[in-house]
Amino acid sequence: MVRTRFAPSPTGYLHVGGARTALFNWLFSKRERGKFILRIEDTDLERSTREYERSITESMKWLGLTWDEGPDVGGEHGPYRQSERKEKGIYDEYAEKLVGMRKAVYVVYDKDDREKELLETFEYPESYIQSGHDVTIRFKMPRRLKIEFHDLAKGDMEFSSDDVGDFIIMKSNGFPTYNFAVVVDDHLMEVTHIFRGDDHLSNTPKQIAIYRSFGWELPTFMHIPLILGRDRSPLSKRHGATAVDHFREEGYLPEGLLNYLALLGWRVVEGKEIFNVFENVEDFDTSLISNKNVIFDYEKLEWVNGKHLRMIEIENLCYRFTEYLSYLNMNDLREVVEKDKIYSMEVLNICREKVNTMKQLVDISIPFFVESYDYEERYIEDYLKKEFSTSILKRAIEKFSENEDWSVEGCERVMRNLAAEKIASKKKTFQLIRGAILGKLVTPGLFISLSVLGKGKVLRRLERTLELARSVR
RNA sequence: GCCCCCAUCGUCUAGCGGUCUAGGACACUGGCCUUUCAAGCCAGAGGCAGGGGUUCGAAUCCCCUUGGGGGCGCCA
Repeated sequence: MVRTRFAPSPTGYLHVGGARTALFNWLFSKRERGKFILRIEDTDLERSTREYERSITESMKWLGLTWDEGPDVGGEHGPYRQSERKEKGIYDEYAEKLVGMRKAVYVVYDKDDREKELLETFEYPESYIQSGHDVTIRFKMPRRLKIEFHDLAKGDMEFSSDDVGDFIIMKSNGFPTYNFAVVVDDHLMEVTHIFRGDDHLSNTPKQIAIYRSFGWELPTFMHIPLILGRDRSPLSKRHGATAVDHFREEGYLPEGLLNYLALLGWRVVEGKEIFNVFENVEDFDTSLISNKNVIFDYEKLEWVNGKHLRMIEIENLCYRFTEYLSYLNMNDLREVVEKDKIYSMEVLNICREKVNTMKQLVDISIPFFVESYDYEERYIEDYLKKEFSTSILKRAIEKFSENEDWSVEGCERVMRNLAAEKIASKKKTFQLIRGAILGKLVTPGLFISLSVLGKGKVLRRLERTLELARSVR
């Protein structure tokens, strides 16, 4: 059975690189009907926090990358936090085994100069520990050894053990180091496939050496390219936001982000760029992933997201919209949206044609939901303050009061009649009305907006705007 | 410094020795639609890092150079 894992260290938020790594592991386990494990690598006491761990798991759940085994859901191979595994003495046990096999040694350090090594010994340095000396365990890399392994992306790899050298596996504080803990855990958790960032490629020989020392079977490795910023340096805050949480806040859809992340460094099958990773699990193929570092393109991400925004079922979009509003704590607006679902769906449906993210969707749709919408400064200056504003608004109120046909065509007829009166140019007339009913100069189509708002709202808004026009002129 | 990975438009990618005057997508430019535009449609500009080989023939294979990235922690 295939078992993959994502093993973040809770020293920061889940960033897009991590999300992509998680996605590949997740996708592979799903396609192979295997299991996906979440393991928290919190062996760095200084930097790991529960808060970050919570944030990472929250982001993963939001993305929909759920796990079969992990710290919260448990599983047969727990615990799933390395700090807890350390408490159980798992790493001590295996490190001591290595010492027993003479493949690792205790290193005792000078009490006063903690950098200075006093001695190496295969015997447990009881007395030194009693007297307060720092002790670590160091893996002794065999000399002149070829370390070979196959990488799904890079092919056959060969390193010389002499280029790798010895390395510490147990710190003086009793915690394992990364290169040791991953091996022990991946083996104990029966992980079969490891998809991880390219940056771990050079670490792999160390890990292979440990696997070999224990006589453990090697998992399959695939080192995937890193995500870089515009200037080809590793993607960081400097290039813009990288946290998954940020994209959530900005109104990206999980399927949009995931689609883009999959697309990044991916061979597109038959030109199909827009797809839902959840619905195309079977298409996941490791040979589709290119092994070249890629640059994160915020603009393409937005484009991809826009496609999804316009693609999903309107009912689903409406639901997601309310979820987003509560995420932003815009609960008043959420209530309004939920009160009349039919109306809300109509509004969102015409608004989504114009935008790419949920955030933009909120901005453009707000005036449809609240009566106290604001007027754009430019609208007031260029239209309301002009001499034609009051007379056109007055005529519009008269015409719309008499209007019985509030279909899109009906509203168009009224507008065209109004423009035909030539109080101002067609464009000015239309824009004046647009701003009057929505406060903005960029909105969905005018006729359909009028139709969706309906008689009551339109008249109320025209009256309100007329009053404002009188006061500003 | 040592070890490793990578190299097609600005970006992501197709290409796996001839079908390449190198195809697609985002972005860009122009046009169309039009009541607005951040949506849609159409068109255009833009690339095989450089140098050696191999071959009848190279974007495709080999070598070197250059460039970019990674690792060499009691970080992960």
